[in-house]
Amino acid sequence: MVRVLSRHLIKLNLSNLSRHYHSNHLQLQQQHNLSLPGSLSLFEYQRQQLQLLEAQLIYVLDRCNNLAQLKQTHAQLLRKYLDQSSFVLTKFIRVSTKLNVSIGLYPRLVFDQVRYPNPFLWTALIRGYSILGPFDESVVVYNCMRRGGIRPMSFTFSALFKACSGLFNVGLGRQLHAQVVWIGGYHDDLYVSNTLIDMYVKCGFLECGRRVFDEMGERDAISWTSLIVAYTKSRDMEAAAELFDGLPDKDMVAWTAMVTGYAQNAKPKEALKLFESMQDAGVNTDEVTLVGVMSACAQLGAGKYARWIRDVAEKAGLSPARNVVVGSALIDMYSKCGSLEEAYRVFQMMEVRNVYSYSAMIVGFAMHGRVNEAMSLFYEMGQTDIKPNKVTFIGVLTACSHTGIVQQGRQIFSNMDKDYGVAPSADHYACMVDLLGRAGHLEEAYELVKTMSVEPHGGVWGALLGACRIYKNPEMAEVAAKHLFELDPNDIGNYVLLSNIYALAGKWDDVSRIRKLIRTRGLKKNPGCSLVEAKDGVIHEFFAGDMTHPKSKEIKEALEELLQTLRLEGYKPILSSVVHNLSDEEKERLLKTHSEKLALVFGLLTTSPGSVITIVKNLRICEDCHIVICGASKVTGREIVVRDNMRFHHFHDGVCSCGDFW
DNA sequence: CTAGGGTTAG
Repeated sequence: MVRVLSRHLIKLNLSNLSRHYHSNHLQLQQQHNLSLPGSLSLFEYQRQQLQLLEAQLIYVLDRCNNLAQLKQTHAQLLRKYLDQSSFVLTKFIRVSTKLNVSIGLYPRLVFDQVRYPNPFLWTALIRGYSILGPFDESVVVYNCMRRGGIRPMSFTFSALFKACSGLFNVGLGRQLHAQVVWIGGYHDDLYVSNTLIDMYVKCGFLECGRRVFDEMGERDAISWTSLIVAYTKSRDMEAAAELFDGLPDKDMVAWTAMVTGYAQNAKPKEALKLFESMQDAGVNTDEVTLVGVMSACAQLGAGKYARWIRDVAEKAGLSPARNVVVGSALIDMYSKCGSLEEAYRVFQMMEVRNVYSYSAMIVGFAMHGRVNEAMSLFYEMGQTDIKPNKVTFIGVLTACSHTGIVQQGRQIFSNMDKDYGVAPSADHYACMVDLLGRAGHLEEAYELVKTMSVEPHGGVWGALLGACRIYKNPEMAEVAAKHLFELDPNDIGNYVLLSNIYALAGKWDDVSRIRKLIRTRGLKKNPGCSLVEAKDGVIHEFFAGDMTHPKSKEIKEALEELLQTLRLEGYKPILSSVVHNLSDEEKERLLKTHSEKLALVFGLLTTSPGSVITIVKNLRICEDCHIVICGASKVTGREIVVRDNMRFHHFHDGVCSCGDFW
């Protein structure tokens, strides 16, 4: 028997892939229980032979890695022997889907040759369209299937719901939801219900998803997680947490969803705390979990945590050398925590890099004002076959703008479409307006906005408004602000910026007009807040004017002492950094309550002399604080790193890496 | 089969 089959296989002139199969066919025979008894009928023999061939084809198909191999397999084997085997063709379409082979072309041609497709084959096609698109084709195929009198399977509905999410068409989803019951009778099917929840929440109908969830007789972790994610995406962390607490068997995905949810909702402390509980609960960690945690850590800029997370990753066998995702996330985390050197070390040790790794590194260099490194990395990237994308260009352009390299920025901006096929988006225009405006080319920046190829968004006008602040141009500021108040009426930052511009120009009437506007629109100013790490890695938070920290008294005294030293060196408070119409004494008093000053002094008081003090601030650093920290780095000999909402400032011996251009 | 994810921004 073995010999008969072997001869048969050789006769088929099999490809390399199937020769590999050949060596395994003995094992396969055992799996399929193909030992041949003496008195086997011819029919039975043929049936078994067919079964073996099917198994062989599945084996070959499973090992196809591209369209060419798929076509070869089809040409050699399918057409000759098994074009009518729905079993094999279903596999064929599934493999095509997995390999991203456009369903509309080759797989569809194969499908259309089949005279009597079975429900599995129909479903595979629908599923293919629902994953690769065009999504509406799923529905077209489904209708054909119904007209052919084929009863849909539960998988069929799942695929269709996926297509509905892709189409963002809840109406269609509802129609199909009704059919689940009266055509399929699948209303108790866990799998169908889970995809149904997902469809509703992806279409933005969270409450409908919730209703399905509430009415389910049986739920699994997937049902819970779908809903948890929906709540985190709609920024309702309370609801998400409530669900999460009620989930009896929390698996890694559920934990990750929650951790990532906190990170994405600007609650990094909660994210890190939850990750710690996740570790305590003995749940595994994979790269997806790490991406969320690292993003949280990057937001906080917490150095101690960063090192701990790195350890966790290494212990989980996720090393940046081997894993691109982990590597790229690490680069981002380290550079946002202030250690650009560590970030670059990670970048260098990565064996595989992709556009994320390069972009993260370029953006890292840009944030730290290292324009030369950013540029040379960008050109180095050009030597690889990794294509830059829109984010890469944002990195390159912000690098230019942080150092005022106008000419090079202009050139890259005007050639990015032609040379790299990345058409400038509104974000890129914003970078460009920032670059031009910051360098003092206000008119050119305004011209650029007026001639944009895409609609300007808040970022573009905001960049112009920022430039108007630096170059004290209240007239142009009003134009920019008018657009901003229409585009982002609830963004408090724009109102504050405009009122600051008026204040700088001494237009106090306009200042109070804007203040009133803020009040009538019910907006709240977000207070300045600075984070600094104590010796033990604990992060301390300081708000502007807040004296509730236990060490407040000491901080106040030490700050007074520091300022006195600086005054001897010629420091004078920059009173214009205070944008309230107050007496000079009041202004000076207010300056001393800025959160970054409190954080600085706390750092000086509590950390060991050789270490770097890293401060993370939520708003832009003010000029007075910049000068004070500069001076502090000189008189104390300490290295001080400040991250504000724009970029990094490295203070060393009385000099800042930004060159006072920020 | 169905659930979690990456770099950016004024």
